[in-house]
Amino acid sequence: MASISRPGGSFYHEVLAVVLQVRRGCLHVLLWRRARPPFEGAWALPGGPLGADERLGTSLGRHLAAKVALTEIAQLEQLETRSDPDRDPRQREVATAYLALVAAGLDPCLPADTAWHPLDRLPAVAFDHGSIIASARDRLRAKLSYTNLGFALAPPVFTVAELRDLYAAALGHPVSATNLQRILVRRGVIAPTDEVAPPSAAGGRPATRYRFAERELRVTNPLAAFRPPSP
Amino acid sequence: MASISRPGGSFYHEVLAVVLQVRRGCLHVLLWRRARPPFEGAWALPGGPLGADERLGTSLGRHLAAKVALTEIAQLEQLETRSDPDRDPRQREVATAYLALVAAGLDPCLPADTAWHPLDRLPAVAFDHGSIIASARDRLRAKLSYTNLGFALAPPVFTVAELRDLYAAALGHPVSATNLQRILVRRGVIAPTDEVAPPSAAGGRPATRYRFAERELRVTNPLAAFRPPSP
DNA sequence: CGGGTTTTCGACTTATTATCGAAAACCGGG
DNA sequence: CCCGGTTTTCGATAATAAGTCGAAAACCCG
Repeated sequence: MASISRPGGSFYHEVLAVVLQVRRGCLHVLLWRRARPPFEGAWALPGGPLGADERLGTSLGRHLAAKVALTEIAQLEQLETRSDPDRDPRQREVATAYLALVAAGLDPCLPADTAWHPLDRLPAVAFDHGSIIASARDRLRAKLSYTNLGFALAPPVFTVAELRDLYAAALGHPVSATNLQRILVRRGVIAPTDEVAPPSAAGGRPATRYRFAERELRVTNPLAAFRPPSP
Repeated sequence: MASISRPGGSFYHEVLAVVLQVRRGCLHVLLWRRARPPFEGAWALPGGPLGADERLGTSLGRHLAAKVALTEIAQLEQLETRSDPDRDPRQREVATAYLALVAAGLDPCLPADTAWHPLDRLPAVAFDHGSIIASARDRLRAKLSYTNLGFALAPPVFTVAELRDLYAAALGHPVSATNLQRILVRRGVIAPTDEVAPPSAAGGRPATRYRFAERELRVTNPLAAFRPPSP
């Protein structure tokens, strides 16, 4: 490391990823099982130490690559940095957490110690990772409603019914398909394609397939509150 | 520092504060002038090194106390952590930035090297502090419209006209007093007191004084988009 | 072809935001 | 004390957004 030329300590710095995906109608997080103390047997967020010349985002990508193919990550954004001196019983450690999203339908192959866990029935979780997961979930829920973040949870094309299930799983409450379609279309977030999905075996009208208009994060709500007296 | 028991470097970690206040109708940021290289003569955000057993928030409070009385800070929240290896030309350094807000009307006494600068006419700024300031401004603007964050910018009591000017300065565009009053009252963000403000010398109807209902951050927008089919 | 199923869409209601202008309440001066 | 000038407040209405409902569309199978 670089030498220290002024007062102040130096800190072991770790990056962590909260990788979320909707699987079988439930929001899941990617965790790996610790094989040694502390928290032996408990599950932890993937991540690892920040490298000497890395930036946080790059470092996260490097560590994450050991768990899932990076091409499967549709969205990555910094969440928050935790600094409680006691968060790791072994030593002082600062950790920066990221939120990462994987589109539904993908099923990356995982190392043996790694698995998806539903957010509403988490196993014993190591360190302060439980509260970090909660932060990530809250951030996802908030952004789903006022941005086009859904693009990162959905496959390239989908029906409104499929999208409704995705949103319901992520938001944690039932969602109206009619409203979802109307609101997202009006906001320009999703647009119909010219293809339709074949009905289920039981029949039913074939559903139009939609796609997200953009795959870059964008704020879509009015949010222009208290607008100027206009021109 | 604690010894390192696994691979990975150790990083000098700094906390920074973007202290914002509306002064004379413009959003200002608190900066201090660097007396030595690098960036000698340029202006920088207040802050300093993270202490060995401190958490980030505590550390920020300590460093900030050297610039302004902490009691003047109405709101403090973590913004983001910067990790570009080249952000400080001297050495590798990770920095976590916070957003801090000071209510209008306060005029903390400042050290000689420290001053308020309007955001729209910043002097030369050191390191990557310019882009951190921009992030802080964006965060403030977004939260002003869907939370009650305004409480941190406003004095304990105020008239609607005063509040309009505060919001206009922070948002960077004109604001309708009528809408502001109606929306914030309906959302339960502000409430009238029983006192009125004396009119100006030119006369005019005396304005009723309002106050923020809560002084804790709270999300106030509908944001419950795509609500469930209800019970 | 007819009953069963799922999606789509129009029509309506409710909620929220924006616009406008008149009324309220005060000042100073004649 | 009345009057024009000023600023704030508030009601009426328009515009936009969101939520509800149910019928029509489009498909399955036997």
